[in-house]
Amino acid sequence: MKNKKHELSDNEWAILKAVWKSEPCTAPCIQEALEPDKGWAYTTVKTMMDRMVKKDLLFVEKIRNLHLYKSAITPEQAQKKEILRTLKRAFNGAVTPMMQFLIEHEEISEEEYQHLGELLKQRKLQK
Amino acid sequence: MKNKKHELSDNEWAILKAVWKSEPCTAPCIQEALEPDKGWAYTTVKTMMDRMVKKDLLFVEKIRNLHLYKSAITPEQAQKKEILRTLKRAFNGAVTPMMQFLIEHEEISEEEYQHLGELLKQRKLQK
DNA sequence: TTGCAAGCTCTACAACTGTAGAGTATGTTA
DNA sequence: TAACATACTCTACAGTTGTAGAGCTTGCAA
Repeated sequence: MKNKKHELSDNEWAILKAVWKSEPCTAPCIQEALEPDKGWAYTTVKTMMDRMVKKDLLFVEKIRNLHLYKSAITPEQAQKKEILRTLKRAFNGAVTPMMQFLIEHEEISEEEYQHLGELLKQRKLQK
Repeated sequence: MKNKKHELSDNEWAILKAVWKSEPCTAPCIQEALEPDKGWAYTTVKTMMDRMVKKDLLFVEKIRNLHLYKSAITPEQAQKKEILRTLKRAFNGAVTPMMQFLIEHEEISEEEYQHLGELLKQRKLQK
């Protein structure tokens, strides 16, 4: 099962976030970290993590009788994946309309506008 | 089954897009419209559309022996939903980092930068 | 009135996802 | 060495999604 088009589910995001925070890590450790938020049983977490290994979202390495997990994608890659999906699905792949939607529909503070304006300017200069 | 947290799948997006284009419409009409792109059998489309009715994504109205479908959400609502999901999952709900990611990672032409700059300026003035 | 086309209903099945119990292996400690 | 804690494996089951066949209904044309 290749990394390809598998989209991350909410739960997979949750697990990846926890893994990024403390990799390399074990399933019990992730279970513990997510316990307050999710209340998942150990086997639930383990099952999901093993499935994520099959999907090339995590790596495992067996050390003695321990399974050590690491992420197989970076937060940036995951973010990119997520953004591309939204871009493609909801905006037919067009960046500007998506940005426009964000600008028009989301709450953005004055300083943030400032900041974004700066960013745009910088990028324009780099061209 | 309430409209609530059901996330739209790729196929649901495809159907919604087709419905928006020609609503009110019948299942055969949607099937035909998507045929070149998807190649789905009539029953496939019908099944999906009926499931979407259950999820409050579409409405049906029976006229004689015809089922007329209409969308139950607007493109804007669907876009918003999709954006919020990405925002929440991948950026912990923070708009600016998401915008920043878009600015930094996606190809944006000079004119588009110009346009976005204008938009930001306008919004700032409205504050 | 008979048969066809168009549209609908029912049913099914496999893959994936969420969730986890029961049981097994192993390293540690009394 | 017996008991215990820790971590792992196997199995399962229900719900959702993707996909569609087989067969039924009905209006219309011959």
